[in-house]
Amino acid sequence: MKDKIAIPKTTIERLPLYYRCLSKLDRLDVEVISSKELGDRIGVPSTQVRKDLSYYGEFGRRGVGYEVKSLLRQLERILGLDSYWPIVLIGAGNLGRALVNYEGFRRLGLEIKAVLDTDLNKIGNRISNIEVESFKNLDEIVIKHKIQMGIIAVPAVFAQEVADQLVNVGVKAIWNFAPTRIVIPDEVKVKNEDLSVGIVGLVYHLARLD
Amino acid sequence: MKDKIAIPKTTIERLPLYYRCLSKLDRLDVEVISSKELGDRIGVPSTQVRKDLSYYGEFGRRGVGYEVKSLLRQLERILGLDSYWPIVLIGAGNLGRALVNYEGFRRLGLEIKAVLDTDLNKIGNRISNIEVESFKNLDEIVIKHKIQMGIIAVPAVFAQEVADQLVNVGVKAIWNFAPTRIVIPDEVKVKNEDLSVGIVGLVYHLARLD
DNA sequence: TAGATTGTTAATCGATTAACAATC
DNA sequence: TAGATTGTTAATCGATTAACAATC
Repeated sequence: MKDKIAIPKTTIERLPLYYRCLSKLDRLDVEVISSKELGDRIGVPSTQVRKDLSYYGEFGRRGVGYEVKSLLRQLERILGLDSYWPIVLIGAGNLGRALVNYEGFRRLGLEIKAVLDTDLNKIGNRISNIEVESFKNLDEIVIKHKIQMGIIAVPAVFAQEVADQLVNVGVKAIWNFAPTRIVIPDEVKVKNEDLSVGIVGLVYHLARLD
Repeated sequence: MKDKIAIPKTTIERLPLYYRCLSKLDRLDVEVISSKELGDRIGVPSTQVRKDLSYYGEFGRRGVGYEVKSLLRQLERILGLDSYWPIVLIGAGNLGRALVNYEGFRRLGLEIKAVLDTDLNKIGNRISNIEVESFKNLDEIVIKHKIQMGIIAVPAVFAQEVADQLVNVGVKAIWNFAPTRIVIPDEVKVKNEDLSVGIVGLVYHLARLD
């Protein structure tokens, strides 16, 4: 096991892919898998799989491969999915509703505990089994549920204001879906999930097809 | 202007960020901007801005900077946003509805022309001003609107089947929101927008906070 | 002219991959 | 043992950044 050597960002980004693939293999009762097979399913070479995992320990058996259940547990620990991370979502619009019901989250053991909005027409509505509450109650809700992660799903113009408030009440990680850059202290982690960036990449490709 | 040298993937991913930033500057009537100022707003060094743009031409004036309107037009052309790219969306669930109404698209001049689903309860419903049609009509809809791009917003188990059909009818770019890898011929471009990957990165960070 | 800023080269940095000894 | 596959080193590849001549 290596230590003190910086782990490449790209490695960290691949870990959830390994995790998801192994979950699926486990559900199919596959017991052992080689770095070659695992890599093929994800679209990376076997050396990359081995190198990525080697940053965290030695999880395989030479001449054999990786035991699916055991590697899955290791990745769960590495990714932090063995702990409980309640989430607050700001914005009860279409996107907010979609995220509450997103199948990918439950699979990871992640749960949106509260949905907040400023729109009086939305407060009190139910999304799935969660009642939309007033954004004014952010502080007490974050304390009550011991929340450290917030999702911003509001129009771009409000995103910075919401981000500031989240930081104020002590949230440590923000997932921002508004198509705008938010400015945040360094100690808070932000992931900008900007959907327009993705589609522009596809258009770029289409525009160059012939 | 360079030619024949491969343009880094990372450069292409930054182009939409420049585009968006310049749109905003233009709306604010800013006329000229330096690579330094532009970079600061996006969070990259000025050298990176200049290098990225240099792959496509010489757009600035030494000692002065970049003329916002002119650079914006150049980027529009480079990204292919000066053409018309009608889109078909498969899946009229929460996520599909969110995408139809996503503010980022219209800004880019992109438009979802048709929404399809297999669920009889959803066919005939309206999302914004689009009527949900049967997935069985995919072929004729793609031909009618000359569609080259498809968005998959269905549950993971159906994603591959939908992708196959999209390829069959001649779609050339696919944006996949289902949390699963889809297998597609090389000549069709796929962008996997896997939301679980993003949130796992944040959890990874939270789990290492202290 | 003096100050500012581009476009580009070359150096640096970081990530991927080939190769192979270790070992099941 | 022979065959398979890991974990790791070293080589390669690709992206970022520092430095600076060109020039507005």
